[in-house]
Amino acid sequence: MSSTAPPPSSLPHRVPDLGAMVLLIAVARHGSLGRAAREVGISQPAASGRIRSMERQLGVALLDRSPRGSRLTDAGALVTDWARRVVEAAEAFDAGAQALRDRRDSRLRVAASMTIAEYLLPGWLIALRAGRPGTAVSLLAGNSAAVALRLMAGEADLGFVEGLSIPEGLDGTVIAHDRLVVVVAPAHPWARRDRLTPGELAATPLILREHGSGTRQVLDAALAVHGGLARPLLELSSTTAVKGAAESGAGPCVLSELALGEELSARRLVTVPVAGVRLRRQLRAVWPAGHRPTGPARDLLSLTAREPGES
Amino acid sequence: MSSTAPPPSSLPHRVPDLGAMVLLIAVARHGSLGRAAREVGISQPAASGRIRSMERQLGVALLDRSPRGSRLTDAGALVTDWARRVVEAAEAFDAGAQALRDRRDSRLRVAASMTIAEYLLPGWLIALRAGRPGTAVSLLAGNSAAVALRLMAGEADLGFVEGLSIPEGLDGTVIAHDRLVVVVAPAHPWARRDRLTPGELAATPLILREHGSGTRQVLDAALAVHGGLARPLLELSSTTAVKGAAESGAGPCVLSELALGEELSARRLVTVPVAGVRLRRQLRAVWPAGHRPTGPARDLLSLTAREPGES
DNA sequence: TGAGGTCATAGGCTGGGCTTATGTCCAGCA
DNA sequence: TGCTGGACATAAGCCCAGCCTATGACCTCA
Repeated sequence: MSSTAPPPSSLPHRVPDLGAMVLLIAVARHGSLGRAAREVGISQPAASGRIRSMERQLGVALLDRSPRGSRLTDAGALVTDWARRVVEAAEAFDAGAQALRDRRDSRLRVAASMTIAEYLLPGWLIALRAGRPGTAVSLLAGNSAAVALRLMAGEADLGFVEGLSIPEGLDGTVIAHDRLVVVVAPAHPWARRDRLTPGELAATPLILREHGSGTRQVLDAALAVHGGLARPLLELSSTTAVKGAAESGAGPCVLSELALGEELSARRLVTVPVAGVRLRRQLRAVWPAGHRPTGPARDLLSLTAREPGES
Repeated sequence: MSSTAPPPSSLPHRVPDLGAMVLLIAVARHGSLGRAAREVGISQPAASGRIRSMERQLGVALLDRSPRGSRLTDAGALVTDWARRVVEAAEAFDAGAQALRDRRDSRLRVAASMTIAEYLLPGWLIALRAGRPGTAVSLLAGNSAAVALRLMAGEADLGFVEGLSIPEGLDGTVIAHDRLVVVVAPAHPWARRDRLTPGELAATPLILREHGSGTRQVLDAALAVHGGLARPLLELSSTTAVKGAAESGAGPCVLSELALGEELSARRLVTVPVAGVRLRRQLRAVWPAGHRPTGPARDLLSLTAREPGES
């Protein structure tokens, strides 16, 4: 989604579907088309054909077939690993969607801020599912006030918020930190800067999320000390839109570190350090004061709890 | 792929296909089903039906339809962002696969080590495509020696290797560092350790990639000073298999930081610092001595080149 | 040489997803 | 008030991708 290009031969036509990727991964694991077919619940000829058509589509041989089984070619190994990344993203999607579906009456009802629901929660749910398979989780996403409300009303068992303080009436614990970072396209002059002064940041129009987002609040608070609020160059409604605008060189933007994995390692965006501004915010698990989480809520909490040796 | 579970109702059945995700993202961008349909090249009723069936599948309303257009619901916004992650992974897949396909005769022929080809290159190619749309890239993955060979033989224009030194006959520049980290499942005793001594690491059987992998070499070299080579508990052939084994509690493993994004933030795995061991390795771009890259090779190189303000 | 594993090929069926044509609703404008 | 245009929904029909079963070819090992 880095461009608004009208896709002549669009992505889905150039990429095998999820089923094919899952199948390929299964073949890699089992070393056999037939066994992989059984695992994913299709017949051996179907698997054979499916892999074959994937090879045609990609123009690369993926498997060395032999009468004793099938092994990945070098290219196949690479493709399989890329496929795994796609499948992992799909699993996160599934975990999140599943939590979203079970609107009420689930055993564990979680209320979380947007950023946490978006970036962290699906991973936690996958982990939770691995450890406690049966647990049904429902998810409600909203801002800190909404999360607090749900908890106080007994409509959620565990909450996650980002921000500077714990909402009234709740107890909580810090589970992680999130850093806001200033990023620009590699071609932007700031990409060469050793560091920025807070004054410069406050004086420069930035690409931002719309007013009211958590990111925006933290940024405003941090800059208040140094010459006023952040000045918007563009106000966009989704994180991805912000990234896209920054990538295409529209200007600098400020985003949560959590949102920037791929873009940074591909150097589609680069970070610009800012001297002496506190752009860290705490991510907290919260619950009604006095009611320490128990049962599945405790399980989830312990999954997320920060421990000494941190990355 | 974190488990070997036999999928009763498998992932692809629970997750919409790529086309649907792309469509949803387009709807989010345009605020209109019809316009989104046009963008992805299908008819308006097809788009309508497709989104509807996605809502049925997920059990969540994604769109607020009105006679003046469609806006995402809150749940829809979340789902769209998760979908974007899947689509981004698919784009990386596509970029990699495309490079793999154009075996010979491409304008820019890249030879890269496995780790770089797997984790970094697709992102670079997406960025390159954004900046220099027409560039056809071909990719050849292999170990350092193979990369050197290709470059010397004139069969590749630019190479990427990981390791301690530049192969004979090549010039190069460091473009990034890769840290190897020791990770364990959160339940593992080491997860509580403040830090490990190198001796402990050398004395403990680890889950490792098979002999000959770059990761393995660096680890062996680092541990050689402290009581010998790494001792394998399991030797597995893919990074993901190693992660899976570690997650399920089989033991500690050592992996490149690049391979561990999701697992760490979800705390499915946690890192264990090791005192006084040099587990950094350099990632380098290389080319035949004296032949500085030009043209598209230079473009790609400048995309990857490290600059002062690093994250 | 036969048994048991592998993968490939062939033929026939089914259904999901597409298109076109049409209906309904709403807003804005005369 | 009634017309127009844009939005989405519904209906009917078509088509092809992908599946299954059945079978064949090949290799290995006893």
